[in-house]
Amino acid sequence: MPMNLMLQEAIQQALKALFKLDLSQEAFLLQPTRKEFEGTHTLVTFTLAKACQQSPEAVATQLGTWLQKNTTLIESFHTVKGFLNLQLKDAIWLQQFHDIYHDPHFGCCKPNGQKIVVEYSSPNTNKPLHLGHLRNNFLGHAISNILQAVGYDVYKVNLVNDRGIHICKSMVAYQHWGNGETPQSSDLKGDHLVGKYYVLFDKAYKEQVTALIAGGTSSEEAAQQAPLLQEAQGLLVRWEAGDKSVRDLWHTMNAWVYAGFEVTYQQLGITFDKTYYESDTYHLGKQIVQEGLAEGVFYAKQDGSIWVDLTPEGLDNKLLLRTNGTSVYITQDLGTVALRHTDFQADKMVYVVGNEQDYHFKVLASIIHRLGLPYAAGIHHLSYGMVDLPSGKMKSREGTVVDADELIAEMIQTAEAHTHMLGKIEDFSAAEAQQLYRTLGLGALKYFLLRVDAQKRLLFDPQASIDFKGDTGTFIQYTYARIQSVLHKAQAQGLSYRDVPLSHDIALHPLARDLIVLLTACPEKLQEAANTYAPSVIAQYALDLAKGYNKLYATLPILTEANHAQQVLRLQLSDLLARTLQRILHLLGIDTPHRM
RNA sequence: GGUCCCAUAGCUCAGCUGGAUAGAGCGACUGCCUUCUAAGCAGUAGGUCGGAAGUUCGAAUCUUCCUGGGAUCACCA
Repeated sequence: MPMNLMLQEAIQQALKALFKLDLSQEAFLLQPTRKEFEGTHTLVTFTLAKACQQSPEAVATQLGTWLQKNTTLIESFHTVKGFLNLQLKDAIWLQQFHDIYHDPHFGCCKPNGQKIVVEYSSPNTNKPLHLGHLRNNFLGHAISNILQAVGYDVYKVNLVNDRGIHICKSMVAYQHWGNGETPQSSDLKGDHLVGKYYVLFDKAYKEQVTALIAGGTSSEEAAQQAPLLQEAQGLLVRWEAGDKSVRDLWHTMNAWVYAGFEVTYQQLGITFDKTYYESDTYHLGKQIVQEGLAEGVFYAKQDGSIWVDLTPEGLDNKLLLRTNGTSVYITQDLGTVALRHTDFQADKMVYVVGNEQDYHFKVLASIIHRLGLPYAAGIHHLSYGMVDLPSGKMKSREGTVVDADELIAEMIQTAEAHTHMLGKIEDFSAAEAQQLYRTLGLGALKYFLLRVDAQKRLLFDPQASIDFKGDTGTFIQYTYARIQSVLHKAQAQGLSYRDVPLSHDIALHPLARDLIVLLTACPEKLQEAANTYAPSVIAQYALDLAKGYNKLYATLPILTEANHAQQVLRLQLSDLLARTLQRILHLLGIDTPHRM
């Protein structure tokens, strides 16, 4: 049984025995003891003082005395004002450790029978992935793994935005200046090639607008009348009409982009169970809108457009169907959510989408709720903040975006340079070394983007992200590699520890106890991360584990420890810590190197 | 203008449903490799938790107002 639960039950009994109070476990607060005080658990008795009709100190002292006398848990206790600091018996902690050490499923929950669909990535097909997409992909991948770890049946889906005016712009530019260029002929990744034409379009378009304005046209009119934009719009109309030549070019260019994306996804270790294409789903949702109209949930204006009035929810009136009967963004989302529900019969649907769409998802949730659809309660928007650069916001038009492929390559190169400098892996084969650089470079990048609370904006400092010391993924990986080294040497020396029974009457060093306390928190951390959709909780936890271990490692001998029981304990601690680190880093999509 | 999000050390971030003297990392300074990987450990310096009220025995945390930053309110997606 987890320690917290054991203590809570004991405290409940104590309260009943001493004060005839029958309190639920939520009624009192059990928190970790601050470092400067002795003990691991602290009961805050201010809240109990009134009900017990005694001072907080008196309550604490009496509870402490009772617990020590009537349970086998307590070694000693200290009362400081309204805080009861409990020092538990080492034997109890050793028993706890023994239990989790031998539990192969520690921290993993049994399947809870619930299905959950996580949508993430969702790129446009007119340009390559950038830093912002990386945050999205890492978050989506990590939260999927975390949800799976706590028992959900998780399906990862991608919704590719493969149609619309943006891809038409790249197509127009390609028609004008492409000269039959292909990814092969130019030796350019497909997504970058298409992105190149998008940039070309934008540049030429701006020139046209400027020229029009110089000729006396107003800036709004110029923006609309520029021939290139007219062309792109014309292409969109022909695309929607199914014009063969337009569709062919569209297919060709999108295929280039997908091949490019695939390379990047593979680099990142990102996968999906299903990919949706907006060209297949953009017309969906109309029927739902019509049904809502028939039911009187929505209303039609004179011009034939259909709206919903969300002012009672504190939102605005929202257009659902254009005058010409075509879908808007929200119509499509109403359709795709319904499609997903029939595809997966999921209990929950999570959308990993930037916080610039907070309003959109509020509207979507409200509408689904109004319609009384069965999946109304299960929708969650995992909203995340923009990624800023030291120079400010990323702007694709100003060329200040950080390209994902370039960044990945840079991280790997830096890892390589740093590894060479340290010279610890001279005996590695070229392939092994290359693998290590990838593990380190990507680990640093993923950790850097995942450690921050998703909701907050994130400042991406290229220098800091490439740094390999301190609060970094590398630090955690290093801890793992260190442990592997210790365990290998133990094995080489013929030290067995895995199945050696742990003596329960050895004195526990505070650093070892701290580690055990940390390790036992693993299930709660996973649960918290899942409940709050927060991979950062896991990132933070991994860091705490690594720090705790490094302290112990620097202070206590392991392989040269004379006391056999202590040595076995430290080896087992090292072993479980490495396994736990590996497992939770894996949830974040971060690999663990055996050596570095 | 309405709505939503954010504000903690010079910088980047933790701080759980209110609890003890607000914590890490980077940067700065000082120690520690003849013993398990120094990508490490230990220590010093650095704070009016944006501001003001309120609730409370107790507020970085909850409420209100204000300031600053960001997003959004398209017959764009």
